[in-house]
Amino acid sequence: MLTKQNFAHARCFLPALGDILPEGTLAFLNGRPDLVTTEHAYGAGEELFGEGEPADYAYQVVRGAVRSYKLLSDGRRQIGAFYLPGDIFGLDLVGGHSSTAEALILTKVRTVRRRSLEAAAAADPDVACELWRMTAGNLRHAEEHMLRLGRKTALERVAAFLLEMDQRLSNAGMSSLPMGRHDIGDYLGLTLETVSRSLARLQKEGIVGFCNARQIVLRNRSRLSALDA
Amino acid sequence: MLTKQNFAHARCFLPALGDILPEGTLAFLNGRPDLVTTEHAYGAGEELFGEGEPADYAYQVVRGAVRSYKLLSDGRRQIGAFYLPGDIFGLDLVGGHSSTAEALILTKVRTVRRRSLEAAAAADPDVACELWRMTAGNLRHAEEHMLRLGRKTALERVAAFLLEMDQRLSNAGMSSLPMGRHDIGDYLGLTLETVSRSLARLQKEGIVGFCNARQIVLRNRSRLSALDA
DNA sequence: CGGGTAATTGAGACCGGTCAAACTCTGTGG
DNA sequence: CCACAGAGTTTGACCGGTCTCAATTACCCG
Repeated sequence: MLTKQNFAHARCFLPALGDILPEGTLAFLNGRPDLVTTEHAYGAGEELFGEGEPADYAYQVVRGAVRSYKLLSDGRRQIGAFYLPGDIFGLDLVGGHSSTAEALILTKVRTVRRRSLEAAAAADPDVACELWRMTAGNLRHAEEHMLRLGRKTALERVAAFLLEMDQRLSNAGMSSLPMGRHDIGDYLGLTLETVSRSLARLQKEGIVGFCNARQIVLRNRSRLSALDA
Repeated sequence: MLTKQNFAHARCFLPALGDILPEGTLAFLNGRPDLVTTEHAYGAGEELFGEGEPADYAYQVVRGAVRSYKLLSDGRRQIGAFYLPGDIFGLDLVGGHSSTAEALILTKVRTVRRRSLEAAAAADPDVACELWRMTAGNLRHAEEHMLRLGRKTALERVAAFLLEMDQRLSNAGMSSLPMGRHDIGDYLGLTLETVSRSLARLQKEGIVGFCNARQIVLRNRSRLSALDA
């Protein structure tokens, strides 16, 4: 999967980023020379781990992007989260991974053995607290997302998505969306057609503009926020 | 709010339970004499804490039940979780509570100061790990619920709800639902009418039976599981 | 220029929402 | 003991937002 094609595809979404992330986003793992981390690269669509597999590693995105999802038997898919550079995931404590994780584009991650994380946490309460904090942050995101999925209209969900990505992509130094309409739909609990129609409506009203399908410019963040219920 | 009426209402849903919980469900807090816990009672509908308030305490349900929810400005509500006897919640590490918590019926909870929990976690890695595990468990539940909200039909959501409650209520020694149709709807991202219609359909097909609105008997768990996608 | 994938757009169907009315249950008070 | 009140639940009719299916267009890379 790590083909030349994938690489070229990914490169255009990571312009001039190189391996340097914004200050501090890697601080948690950087500051601990006792934790052995290894880097690993995945091509677009490649699986990092599958639902149900034992959770032997924790992951941090260095560059690229990852989707985390659950499947129903008939193929319906719910993406629970997208992970961008700096994000840590895979900390499933009990009974293996609860979701599958796949690279959206060419993605580099750091991995740490769970056992060594647990050892570090046992030795240093600050590390334990930090790990807890990461999981609590993921839980907070999930609660916010449940509100979107359960109670917001299609337009409100798309508006919320654009605002979330605007924030997070700029933090990660990325300039365009790493995911397509199908992924956005599966994240928002919508079909890709509904996502496309919602975006078209936002464009018609002058709230957003398109360079191309993956480069969306927010022309009026306040009107977008107002739509987000 | 702790009126005679409320008490009578609640009592009939907690038959002969007294203050005794199934073995082990309170072990986490019981085993630590250094952690000072205080008990507190709330009447039906009473608020334990509100979204945005500082999270100074962690809570554990002793008896009764709690709903945790977020609101949109126009009143739309999404219940993220129900907490039953034994469940621990309110562990919002950063920036105050992310949801509001209210008692569904007459409810008794134990509270622990967050500061003393953190102190205990710093002193004992096992405590820290256990706290992390609780949050990870809540995250796992949230991920499962996102799948329901985003990708399941009304009937599938109701089936999943019944199976979840069947399991958890019997663990908690409770014999009937502590919440009404409106709460179920706001948990499942449906209207109360749709919940009622789905239940009626399950009854017509002989999968469930009613003693009354809050006492639902699962006559065929395997067919119910099959409906849960 | 051509091939394939992704995205857009359209028409129609359907699930769940909305609004409204009837019914049930429970506790209250005559 | 029964009538009453009020909240909660059920049921019905209709509406509308989102999905489905299908055709067209745009875009990226050969």
